[in-house]
Amino acid sequence: MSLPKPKVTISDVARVAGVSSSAVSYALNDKPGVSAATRDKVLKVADSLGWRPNSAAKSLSDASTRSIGLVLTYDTAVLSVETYTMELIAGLSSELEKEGYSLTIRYASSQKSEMDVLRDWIATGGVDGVLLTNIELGDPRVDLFCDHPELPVLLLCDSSVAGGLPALSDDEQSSAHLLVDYCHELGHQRIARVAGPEALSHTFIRDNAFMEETAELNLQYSCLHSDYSPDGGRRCTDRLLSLPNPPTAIIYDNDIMALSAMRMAQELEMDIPGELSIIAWDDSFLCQVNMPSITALSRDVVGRGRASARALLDMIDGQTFESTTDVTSEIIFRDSSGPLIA
Amino acid sequence: MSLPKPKVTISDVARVAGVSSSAVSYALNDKPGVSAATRDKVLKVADSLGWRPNSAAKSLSDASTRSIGLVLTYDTAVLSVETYTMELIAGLSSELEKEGYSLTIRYASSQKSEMDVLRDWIATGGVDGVLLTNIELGDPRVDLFCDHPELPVLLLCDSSVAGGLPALSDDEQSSAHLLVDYCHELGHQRIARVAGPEALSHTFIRDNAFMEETAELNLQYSCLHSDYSPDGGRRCTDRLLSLPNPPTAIIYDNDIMALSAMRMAQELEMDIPGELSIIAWDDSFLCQVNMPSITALSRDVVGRGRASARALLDMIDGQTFESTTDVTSEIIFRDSSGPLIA
DNA sequence: TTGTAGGCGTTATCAC
DNA sequence: GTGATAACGCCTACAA
Repeated sequence: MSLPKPKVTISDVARVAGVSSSAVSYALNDKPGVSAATRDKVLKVADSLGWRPNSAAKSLSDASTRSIGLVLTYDTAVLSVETYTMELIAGLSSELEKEGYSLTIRYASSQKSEMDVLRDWIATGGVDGVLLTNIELGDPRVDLFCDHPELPVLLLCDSSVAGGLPALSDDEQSSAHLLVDYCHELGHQRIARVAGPEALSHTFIRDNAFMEETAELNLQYSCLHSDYSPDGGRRCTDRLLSLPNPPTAIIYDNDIMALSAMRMAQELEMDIPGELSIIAWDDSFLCQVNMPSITALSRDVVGRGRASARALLDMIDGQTFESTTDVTSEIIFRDSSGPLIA
Repeated sequence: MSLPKPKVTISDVARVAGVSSSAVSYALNDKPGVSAATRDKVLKVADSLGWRPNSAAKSLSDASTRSIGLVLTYDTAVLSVETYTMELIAGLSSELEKEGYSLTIRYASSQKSEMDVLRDWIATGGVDGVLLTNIELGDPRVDLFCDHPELPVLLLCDSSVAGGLPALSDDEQSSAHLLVDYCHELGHQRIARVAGPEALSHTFIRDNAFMEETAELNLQYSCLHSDYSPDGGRRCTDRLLSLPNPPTAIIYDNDIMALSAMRMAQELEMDIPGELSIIAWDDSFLCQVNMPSITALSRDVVGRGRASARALLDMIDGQTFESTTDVTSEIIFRDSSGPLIA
């Protein structure tokens, strides 16, 4: 139980080593301008004194914080059931760790307060880069960052809505086609979709892709928008099943809604998948472990987080980033989907 | 699309307002030493120029970062299924937001690298406070912070293992008793528990509490330790059910293991809860939505996160924190538990 | 009430 | 190769 140690600074090291503070700085940063002997001595002294760079001083001096920012906007209840954000954080932080970067998280309860946080980061250099998710159509954050190219930003959204900003896209297009084609191959003629909020850009992208592909294949297609919640999923499923000619396959924009639909179907004693195929966009432990297990489109969200961090680090490093599209989505075939049993 | 604005500093404000920089500082921080007229002018100018305090400079000057630190240690796969960490983060960040604090997250892939991060925070003041979770018996982090009282820390663990450091405890003791008593009331004579890793301090606390209470009530009790994973849960369940006199009620230390046990029981076509009661320690959407739904001990993890943030903020503010114990746990009675049907 | 000066710890630019 | 010195932006004695 030693005493609270006073912080040891570069000038302490300089004094003990008997050299100037600039010599110490050079030695510590492995830069030329210092002899090998001096460097060795400095390193030894720094180590014995337990010197660590002071991040605030470094930030002030070189205007970098060695951290990237993420704003959490969903309310706390949604964050608890959705694993997406946690996976993203896990991927981000694990990649950042390799460079000694940290992830700075801020919670914002409204769009306005999120904008405040972002403006603050831009104005003060509170972070070296920012990751933006859940981009909406006409999202003010896009305009904000278009106006401030000095702060690296990466959007997780389709490049068509990124306003020219760097974006890491999912190939929602092909994924939608993949799912529609799969239903078609199973022989389904009437398929439906319970989508996420209409304001979200990826919902919009998916909407278009589904309409396109179903038209192409001459399938009957209906789509209802909901809010990713269990209740929302139920309500939409109820409406769809009440149609005169109900769909025989329903695709849900998240696992939660798919699961609640599954519950409902079981309560109605429907045969899954004999009477109805249920498919989730976004795989999770939930889909895997449910009985019957739920067919799902799987994306590597953790990997996406890693790639995002990598891209941001590169941009901070001065490299220009070209928007890319992930094509790793695949359907995990499980028990909730199959051909109709007439 | 304006030009990248140069950062506006306090001296810019001073120049435009025609006063000294210290006057600006006083005015901006609402401190005495400046006339009302000057203050008004300064505030107006600062606002029109869009001045924001530079966090690095402020940190350097007053040795505070307005952020608290959290190290993520589980591997990314576990973080994806467990909602505990996400709930904690949601609670923490939402409470911190009220004071304009941010949450600094670091990922550490080993205990050694976690210690490095913590030592770094201590040595450089990279954060104003630290939250420690998943405390183990003889955890080196406890010793580290005992040696460094200068950095506020809060442990989420039983105060008996906190080494005198501030701790926010769950009342594991009463929770364990609650669960055992419940099983007893249902008429179960042989109960078992599939616990988490033995090294974790809260596992240890629970182990003792269970042994105590089951002895008290003269119940047969067996306990196996596992790793919170689906596979681990299965293996332990299998072993328990293979005993000559298998338990008729099993309590699992997390929802994941309880769920995998449920799957297994269903595959064996066991009657749940007629032949076996399954209970989870830690509620989640999983427990709620499963069929049959799973009886679970529910804790308010988001609230715990909030309380942690509040406590840390108070400590940073100089207040002394007395360790407290949460007593909000309650059993959510669902379909997976009930009396034996002989 | 106001302005000046020095410090926080680091990096970078100069002379030497 | 080395060591002063200024700069980063803010805060706070202290002096005017």
